[in-house]
Amino acid sequence: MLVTNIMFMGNAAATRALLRERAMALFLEQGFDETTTAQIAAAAGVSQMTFFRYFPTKESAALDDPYDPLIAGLVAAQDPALPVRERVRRGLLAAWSSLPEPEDNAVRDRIVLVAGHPRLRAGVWENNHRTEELIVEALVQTGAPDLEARVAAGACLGGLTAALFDWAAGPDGHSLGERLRTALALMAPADGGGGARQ
Amino acid sequence: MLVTNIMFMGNAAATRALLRERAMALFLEQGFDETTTAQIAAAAGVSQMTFFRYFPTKESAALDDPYDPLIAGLVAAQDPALPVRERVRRGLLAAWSSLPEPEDNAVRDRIVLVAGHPRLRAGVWENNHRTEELIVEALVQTGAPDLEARVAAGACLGGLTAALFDWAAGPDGHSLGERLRTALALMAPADGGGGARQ
DNA sequence: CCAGTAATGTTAGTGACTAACATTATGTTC
DNA sequence: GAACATAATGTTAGTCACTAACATTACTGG
Repeated sequence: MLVTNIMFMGNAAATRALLRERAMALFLEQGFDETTTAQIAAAAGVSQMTFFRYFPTKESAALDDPYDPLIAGLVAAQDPALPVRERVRRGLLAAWSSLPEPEDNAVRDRIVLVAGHPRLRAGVWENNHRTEELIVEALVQTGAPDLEARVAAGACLGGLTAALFDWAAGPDGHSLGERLRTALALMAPADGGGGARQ
Repeated sequence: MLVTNIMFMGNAAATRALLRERAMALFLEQGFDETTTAQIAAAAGVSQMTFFRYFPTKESAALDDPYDPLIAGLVAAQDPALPVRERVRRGLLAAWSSLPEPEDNAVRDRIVLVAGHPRLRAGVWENNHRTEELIVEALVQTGAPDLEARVAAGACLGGLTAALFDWAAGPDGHSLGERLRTALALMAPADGGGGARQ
């Protein structure tokens, strides 16, 4: 073995994690466009080909959102008597609440990076599209009309993503969790938009 | 001149239009990924370099949404006394209503193509992002809170885009205009989601 | 120790996109 | 109508993301 890894774990998961870590470090240090996949591979001590075995695209090394099934499940768990959009809203709220609030800088750095680059933003939106599909599926199974479910999911995810990117653009003292909860509150059905909620 | 164009217009706008037309034809005929920029250029009788002079990316030849200023203007024109989200909703409704209903197949073909390809969808979302910026700008200038404006814009555009892609996925006898109006109606503040509006 | 499989490497290629520079068309001015 | 500026296009060479086919090394169980 040419390179004995510092943290000795020869399995694939470790290589993947190492690649992601080095990729993020390089992205943050010198920018996404200025970082080549060859550099990332070299920084991880593997060949370029190995990078593409673990990540289908360069962007995917900066993106991961494995929350889709969780969200869909929590949307499905909402009271079917509620209006469709409200079910989506509460499902997203529950999904966020069920996760630990990540206060470390790594999460923030990643969101700032992603929010600031078109191709990375596109990745988030594509992810949202998958989430939307799952939410719609969950809602339609409980009898919701297809279009209504889709519009509700699209609107809630759109509002939430806007708040996420806004948070990345400039800190205003609020945590990410507070920001997203506020955004979801703004989308409550009774809330005509008066913005009374604070 | 080596090639005398069939439709004799030597200016740049004509070349651009011709490139876009040939690109769309090829995309629809053999798929977006299967079409190379060299093919498009050849089909238009120009060099590959000329293609990139008029379109920064291959995707951009399939996308054009010049409605941003119109939308922002119509959002700004709404009654400032209305809730923020309602102003966005009505602005979008007005923007759509002010356009002629395009019933020709070319529009539908283009939307179906775009809705069916991740990279093209990403282009639409990126476009939405620009639109969102303009809407937020318009709203903030009338005193709306930044986050509320952003969430309202993101939510309305998200719901509208979901309806657009849904329309492309399968026709249900309704026109695009009807579909989008229905989607916007579903996002009305008073509408809890009962879907009573038809 | 040997076989099978997991993980990685190498090489060669395609295709989007860029940069630098050369060339042709067009319209204007004298 | 010849000189000239400018708009439009072409050529060449290159970078980089990503793929396919195939070879090679490490690890694991019998």
